[in-house]
Amino acid sequence: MSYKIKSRIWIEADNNVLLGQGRVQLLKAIAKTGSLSKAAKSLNISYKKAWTLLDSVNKSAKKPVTINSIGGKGGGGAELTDYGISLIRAFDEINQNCWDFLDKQIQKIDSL
Amino acid sequence: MSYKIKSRIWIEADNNVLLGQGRVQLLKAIAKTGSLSKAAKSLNISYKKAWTLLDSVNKSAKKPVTINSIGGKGGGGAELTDYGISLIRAFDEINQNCWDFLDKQIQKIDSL
DNA sequence: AAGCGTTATATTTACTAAAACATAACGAAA
DNA sequence: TTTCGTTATGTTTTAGTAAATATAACGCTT
Repeated sequence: MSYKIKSRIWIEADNNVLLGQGRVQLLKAIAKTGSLSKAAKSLNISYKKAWTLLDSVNKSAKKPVTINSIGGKGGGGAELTDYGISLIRAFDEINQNCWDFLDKQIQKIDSL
Repeated sequence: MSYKIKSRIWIEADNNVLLGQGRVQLLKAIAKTGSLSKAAKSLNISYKKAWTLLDSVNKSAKKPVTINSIGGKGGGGAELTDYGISLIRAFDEINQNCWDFLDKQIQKIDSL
């Protein structure tokens, strides 16, 4: 069996992590469910962990990534901003490009 | 301040990690010092951790990456095989290429 | 044969990160 | 004004990982 190359990418802003695999996954779940608590449930992570992640994302980003509301109809909720939607799309694209790039590079090792 | 993109790559063989950042660093230290214990000291990690890492590397690789000897002149030691030397060179090269590639991709996010 | 600095490995201890638990605040709706 | 499902936090407990400690085996050198 031949070697496989794997990678993780993430984006930082001022030495703080802005986006990584897990954060993107969380944002997608928020977009799908309309709330942070439902997103957390769907990913089988605790609400607190999800909240900490999302808080970190919004604190690191140049512009808000989500708009969160407390109370009111349905108790509140969270939704992505246009900026947030653009960010996750760009992240996914770069990530896929990186994988494709690395798959080409791995032959340097297979041929050793 | 603009966003920065970061990455970690690693190589797997049959679902086991063969090489990553830490393992390459360890192999380089072995090459420099001629022994696993000195390599561990130079990296400020325990001998056991270093040994476990190296053992995993050699078990995952198709061919031996180091030759270890016990006893004898100097007590023994460890040195890289030609294959091991080739592996870390290829890893470094692919890693650097990946960084360069990603630095070009990041502008997709800066322009959002 | 004794000493030395290694590799090799098991066992115990400490630390850190994750999970679990608990609770307050909010605002629309009934 | 009570209820409801959220967001927002603090505190405690658990678990998993890393470190520390201990010991055996090895083979050249003296």
